[in-house]
Amino acid sequence: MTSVKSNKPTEGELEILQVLWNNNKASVRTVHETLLKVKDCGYTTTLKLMQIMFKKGLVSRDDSNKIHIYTANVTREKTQKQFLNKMIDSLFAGSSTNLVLQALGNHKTSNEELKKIQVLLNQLKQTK
Amino acid sequence: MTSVKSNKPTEGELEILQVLWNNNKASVRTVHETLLKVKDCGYTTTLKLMQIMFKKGLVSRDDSNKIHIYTANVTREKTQKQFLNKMIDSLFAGSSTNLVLQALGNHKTSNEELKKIQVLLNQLKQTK
DNA sequence: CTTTAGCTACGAAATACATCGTATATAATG
DNA sequence: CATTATATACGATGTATTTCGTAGCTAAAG
Repeated sequence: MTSVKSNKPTEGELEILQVLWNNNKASVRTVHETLLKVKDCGYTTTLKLMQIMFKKGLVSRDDSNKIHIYTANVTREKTQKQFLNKMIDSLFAGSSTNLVLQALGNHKTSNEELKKIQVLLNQLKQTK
Repeated sequence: MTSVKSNKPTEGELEILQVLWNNNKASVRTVHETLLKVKDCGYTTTLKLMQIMFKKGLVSRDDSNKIHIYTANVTREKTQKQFLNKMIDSLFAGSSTNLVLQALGNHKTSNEELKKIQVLLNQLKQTK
């Protein structure tokens, strides 16, 4: 039996994953520079975090050159699911519909987006 | 200008809020007993957590009797919004639609629920 | 070749959080 | 009245997370 831990990434790790997902791969420098637009911390902080993520297996890296290049080991989708499920459980009484309704209600959504949702909704109705 | 901190409740706090929301108000004993179904910890742990929440202003309490009765100071809806927004930001590239699509796609949703969503969707389309 | 700039490694401190043990007060029980 | 059960208060510990400073390596610039 293989150990199934699959720990959620932390806040800080999530911010870094975000950059890696957007760029496909990135150096510490790039990640740090990007994060600076959002938060404020030293370069070595970002570095350390990414090193920890590497040790955890959350990211891979190519260290054949001086500048190490990192890539995410988890997909955005898988992580989204992970957090969504957690959230549905702990905040929406287990009902994904509640979450959807709340999310739809909160934000103003463009016509384009409403269409996308309608399409998916139709598909779901089909399969019934 | 009033200080706008509004810190997110932690995991543990969320579990407690959940019970308070469901029961409207509750003693430490009740909260603890309920939590035991889900997690495993000592009574004083729950107590301490609730005391901290009180100090933070996350909950109120009636301590006129020996058994203190707690109530949530934040609504479920407000907290849901808080977490949803955070999540949309950090995991869904700012698009609530992405979140909705992902949430709908993951779980199997009953016909009843699909209808509810359809109703809201129609309303949103109307207001365009 | 020496200096400088940029990089990684790593220990250490600061912070946040969850957990528990012990002290103390008080109501209920016998 | 003494004992027991049940409350709250609170300090202390353990662990996770974040942050930073410093050391050491190497390539580029002078």
